[in-house]
Amino acid sequence: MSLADELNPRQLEAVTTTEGPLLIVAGAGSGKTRAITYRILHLIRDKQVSPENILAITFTNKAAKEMRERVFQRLEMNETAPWVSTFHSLCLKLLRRHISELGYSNEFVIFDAQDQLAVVKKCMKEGQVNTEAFPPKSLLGQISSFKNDFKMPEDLDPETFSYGAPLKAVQIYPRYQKMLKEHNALDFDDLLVLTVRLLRQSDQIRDYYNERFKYLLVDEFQDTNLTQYRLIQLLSQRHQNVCVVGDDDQSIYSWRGARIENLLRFEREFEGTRVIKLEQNYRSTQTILKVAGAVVRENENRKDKTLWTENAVGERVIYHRAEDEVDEARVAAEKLNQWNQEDGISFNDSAILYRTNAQSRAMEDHLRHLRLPYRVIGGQKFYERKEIKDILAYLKVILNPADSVSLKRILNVPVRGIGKTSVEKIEIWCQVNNATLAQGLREATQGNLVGSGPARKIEQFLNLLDQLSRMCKEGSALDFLQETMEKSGYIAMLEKENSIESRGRVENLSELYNAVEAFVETERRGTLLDFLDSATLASDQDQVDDSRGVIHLMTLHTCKGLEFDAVIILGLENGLLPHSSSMSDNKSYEEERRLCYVGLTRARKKLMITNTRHRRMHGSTFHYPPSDFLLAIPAELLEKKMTEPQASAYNQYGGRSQWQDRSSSQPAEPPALKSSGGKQSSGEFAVGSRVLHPKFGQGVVVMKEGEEEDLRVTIFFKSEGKKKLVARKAKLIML
DNA sequence: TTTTACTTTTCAGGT
DNA sequence: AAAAGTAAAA
Repeated sequence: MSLADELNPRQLEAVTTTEGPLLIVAGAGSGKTRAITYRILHLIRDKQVSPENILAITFTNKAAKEMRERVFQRLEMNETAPWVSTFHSLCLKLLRRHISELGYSNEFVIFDAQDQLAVVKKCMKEGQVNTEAFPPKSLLGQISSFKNDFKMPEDLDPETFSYGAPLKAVQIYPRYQKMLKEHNALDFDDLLVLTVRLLRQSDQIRDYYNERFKYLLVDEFQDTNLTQYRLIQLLSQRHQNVCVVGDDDQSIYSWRGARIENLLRFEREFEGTRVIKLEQNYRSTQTILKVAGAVVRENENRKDKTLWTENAVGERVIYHRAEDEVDEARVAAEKLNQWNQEDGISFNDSAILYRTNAQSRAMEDHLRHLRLPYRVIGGQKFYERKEIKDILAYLKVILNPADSVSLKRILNVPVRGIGKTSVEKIEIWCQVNNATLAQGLREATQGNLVGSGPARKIEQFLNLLDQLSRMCKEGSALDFLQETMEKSGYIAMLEKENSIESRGRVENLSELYNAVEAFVETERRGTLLDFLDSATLASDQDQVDDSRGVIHLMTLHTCKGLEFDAVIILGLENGLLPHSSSMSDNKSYEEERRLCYVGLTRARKKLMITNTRHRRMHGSTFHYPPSDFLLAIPAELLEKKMTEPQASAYNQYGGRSQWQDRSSSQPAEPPALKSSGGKQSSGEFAVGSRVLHPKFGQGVVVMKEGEEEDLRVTIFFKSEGKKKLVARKAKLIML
């Protein structure tokens, strides 16, 4: 077999251009993974590069695992597979080895979003920042974006920030960072930031890894942030053998700091970069490709490129306008069932995609009702569930006593008589004496920091921790986990409660036990700390792996990099896709379009898109109009269907007229409302429309809820940000 | 002082 | 609809 037989000329070029910086612009379904795999194999087999000298960075653990397996399959028996990893797990590996250089201890823990929020709140309290005026979440977001841009606390001058949340964030940031370090904890962003700092600081370590990873490969490059870019620069400093793969049309993570500009920047800053474009699509039908292309072409800021395919024309894309979310779910499930029975599309090759996690609910209800097999990917994460976090907090505290956040979490869970007042007293003592919470607890058992009652309870609790700590050192990870769940009284607490919910929690805990068991089996030298690491870095997509024969339900973000025979995208409505919060800003509006594009291009053969006339969300009814993205799709590519409005028979023609109206660029009103006789509640203050407020000035309606008298609109004002107003009361003028 | 019951808030996307 | 926060009861 020769490479030329298996690859097209462009792909071949991408595979054989091994030396120097290379940028591969790879459109959706253009055989990117294939090219990368062959590139690695080519390096090993034809260029005699040792697998150890190759590092490939992918976006998710799942992608990394697949890549590793694909390469491994084709290697000789005695060869080891190269390092394939995500940014975060790569950094974690390096830091576990070298972090002492930065003054952390090697047993550091990783704080997830919840833990981070607890730290921010504490910082705000200490720094006397009003949590009412400045939501901790938004400050945390600010801090995160500083880190994504590789801005250290000392790089930021509060003088240059004049007002509001950014200023407060600058003020809190140093305190936040200090507190994390005191807890011997890193947040997600720190994994990247500290690795860059490590490589900058130590010539020796940097040289070592430059020598070690002579060939670098980075996938999904359009979704890297500045810190990740710096990391790549540092790792490739010496040899410059970097191959990055990306597609500007699929950039969907700018909200967490990703920069499309890294693509342009790479070309500029890495000298002599070669650019190769992969534009032939091997995945989808011509029709699907045309529809997707039509949607994304509307974006103003994009490099022009056109995907083409030799695949069949295929069927038209079905667009179904449903009554509500229940009806939408019915339509989607029926279609998948039909495709399954008439066209032999397996459920496992079918996916239902949506913009927000909340949308899965109606879909799940209906699939369960029909007894169709399904699996929700992502959403509420397993390791973020209360009971799991609680037990893991016990483990974390034993491994890293400096972790006061986890300690505080379990202090009185299950309830053991150590209440709010006692904790507050101890925390004040800790702050004064600059001690950890664990030290504070020891103090409380000695002195008269708290009453004698709580002091005794605290002593018992500390004894429990000591006992568990001993077990951790002596016994196996599995026994230790088991003991923790029992000795802490956690299981007993749940069993005593004996509700449907608590029984579910017990089940989840036994699932945790299974997970640790499986981990210990597969990872030969896996410690409990390694397990915690993999648990915190697990990505949503990892769940796709072990599901067989089920319909996949997930968000449009999660579906990136996957493909299915049949795809249904729900909720193409202004307010949902594009999402309401993106409507006032052109950049994020374009990102919504790309998000839609990513979803559309997941489909190989069958594609359906749907929306509803109204849907219930967060406890109220929304009347979102059809998505503007639909307007870009040429009518002849669509097979239009709709659920007849059930109000009464004579309505159906009112409904049908929307197709004749479509050319008039304004999306049609939901027909059901036209015949209701009442006032058209969605006519005014339509999502996306501009209004004028006497005080706040011009704004854009981003969301509306309630009806008639109660109609409340959320409006985005340039000066004030988002405001929620009662439409009747606020003196709003439509523009 | 701690626990339970009630009220209020939030509601995009994820490593 | 669900989690987080607050006031009243034990």
